[in-house]
Amino acid sequence: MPELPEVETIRRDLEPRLAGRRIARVEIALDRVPVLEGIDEATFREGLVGARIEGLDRRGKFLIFELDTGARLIVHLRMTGKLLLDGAPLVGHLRATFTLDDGTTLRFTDMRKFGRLWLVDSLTPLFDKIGPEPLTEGFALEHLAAALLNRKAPVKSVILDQRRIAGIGNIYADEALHRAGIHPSRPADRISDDELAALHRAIRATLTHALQYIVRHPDAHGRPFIVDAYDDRMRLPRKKNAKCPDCGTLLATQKFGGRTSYFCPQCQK
DNA sequence: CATTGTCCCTGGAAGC
DNA sequence: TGCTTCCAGGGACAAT
Repeated sequence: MPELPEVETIRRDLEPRLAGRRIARVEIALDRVPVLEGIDEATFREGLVGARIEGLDRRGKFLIFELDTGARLIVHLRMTGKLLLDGAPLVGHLRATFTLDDGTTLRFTDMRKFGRLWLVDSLTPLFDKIGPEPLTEGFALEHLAAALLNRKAPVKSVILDQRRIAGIGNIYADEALHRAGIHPSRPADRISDDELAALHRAIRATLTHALQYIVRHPDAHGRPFIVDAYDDRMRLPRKKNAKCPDCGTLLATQKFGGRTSYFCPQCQK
């Protein structure tokens, strides 16, 4: 579920609650499906207990906990993973619980169990193949051009590819292509200079707009604990008989690599 | 290397 | 109503 804007929102919400705290206790729920990637439970726990969280970062859809030991706890929520603070209602299957030195609990839950946790000394193996961050100042038109260069695949598939651009998922890919007026099936190497500029603007505008309108559900203390997409602010309602907000044409759907695209056959060429 | 298909999981919605 | 099938906002991996 979560794409760049959701993960970034979670990062911003959690950082002030977690930074400066030490990890006192780590529990991994017993389950047939492993939640830890590339590390056994004992080593994971030993590496975390006693470590102080210095801050939270994000790379693409990965959330990064910076620790004073130099190691980093990495979280990927994949489709249904959630990070719940304290008394937030438990949603989905409990996968891991982190207790901090001030009593704060952070629970990682995940209905579909696709989400994973890492504890790493180096970010390189996880991140060296991930493309540029589309919301940084440095993400210029030329970076998008390079990502699309010589690619015959549908532009939708290319902007979803984390090795080309970081953080864009199925929803925001559709939203950005609609905003840019580009059909998702268009081969990436057949996009004009003007369209390229429009897509560059559209990607940044889409993600920025999402950051502004993401829904936070308050917990019992009025603090945010869950982040959802901003359904009512979407350009493309992802349901049957939905219409284009610009021209009223019935939206069309098409699958790319097993993922459904919604688009306007009138506005997107 | 680029591209496409399959699979991992679960539960809610839609179809019959 | 009850049972079945489909589908979901991610990504690793295998096959071509």
